[in-house]
Amino acid sequence: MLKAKTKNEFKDYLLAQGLKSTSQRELILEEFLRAGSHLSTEELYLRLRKKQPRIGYATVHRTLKLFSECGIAERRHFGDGQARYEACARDEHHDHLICVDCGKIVEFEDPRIEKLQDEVACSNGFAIERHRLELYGHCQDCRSK
Amino acid sequence: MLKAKTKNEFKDYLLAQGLKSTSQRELILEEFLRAGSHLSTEELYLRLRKKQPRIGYATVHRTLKLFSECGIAERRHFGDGQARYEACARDEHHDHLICVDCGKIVEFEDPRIEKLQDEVACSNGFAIERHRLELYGHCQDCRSK
DNA sequence: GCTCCGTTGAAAATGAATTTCAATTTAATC
DNA sequence: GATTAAATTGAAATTCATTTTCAACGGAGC
Ligand SMILES: [Mn+2]
Ligand SMILES: [Mn+2]
Ligand SMILES: [Zn+2]
Ligand SMILES: [Zn+2]
Repeated sequence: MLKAKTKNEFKDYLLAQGLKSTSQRELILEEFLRAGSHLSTEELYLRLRKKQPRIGYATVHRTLKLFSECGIAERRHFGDGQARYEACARDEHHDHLICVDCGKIVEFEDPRIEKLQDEVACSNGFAIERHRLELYGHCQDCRSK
Repeated sequence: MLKAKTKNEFKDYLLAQGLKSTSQRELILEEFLRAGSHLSTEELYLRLRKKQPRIGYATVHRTLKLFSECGIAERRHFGDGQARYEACARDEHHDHLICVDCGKIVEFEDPRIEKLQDEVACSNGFAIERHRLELYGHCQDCRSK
């Protein structure tokens, strides 16, 4: 099971860093994996409070940061002023289509675009480390309304 | 002259909106056009203070917002936590290469990438309104150091 | 000059992200 | 199981860019 694997990954990371496994961290990872992707800290925090009203925002924030550091999550910004986190399958990459009406986020991957990006970077003397491609527009549903 | 044209454009916009032409607004536009692109509010503000120490940060901020509204400037975010503005030639578009070492920003345009973006969006039922493509890496200069 | 109303700049407010710190919990050691 | 050192927690404070407030000011038409 994928969740179990990720949970072990996290525990291993904590151990390796001399950090501790806590009930909060377990709970946050559990809920992070259960919830859909692209959640903000606030959104995850609110979901968690329903299960554990005493959880602190700072703890959620710090734990998401831990997830990023150990490769479980990736931090994104889609221009609405707050960071969003998504679970990331290792060694995979995708870009995003974002509906400016309803906020829907669709993921895509296009090797042709990636290749052209490398080409452009190369011809400008750059060695690419990462990139960011976001397409903003109106989704099918919103257009047919 | 391009600057003169932009200045007139701005005056026309102000007039059309029932806004006023002021010495501050003229000064800010002058300096914005003189300075290189991709400046943050803070950077422009500091430059302006050397010429007019009484200028207010809020005025610079509001005026940059006006520039955006009337199509003279475009607001960008390159992930360093502050917005940057660049003068935009009307109906032109470009994307960015950003050096993560020295902060250098190189502009590029690739119709092939743009075309593929449309294709991807289309096949996902999206009508694209705008997009954002940023390539982060190490520039030639920084690599040879 | 007079008046209306938009503008200005200092200061305050906002909001997401991050840090502080005393109390608490974990996990290693006895 | 008790002891202890060190990490963690959560509330509150802080940070930092951005945005707003508001009283004084200034531009434009009369
Ligand atoms: Mn995604
Ligand atoms: Mn540019
Ligand atoms: Zn939609
Ligand atoms: Zn460089």
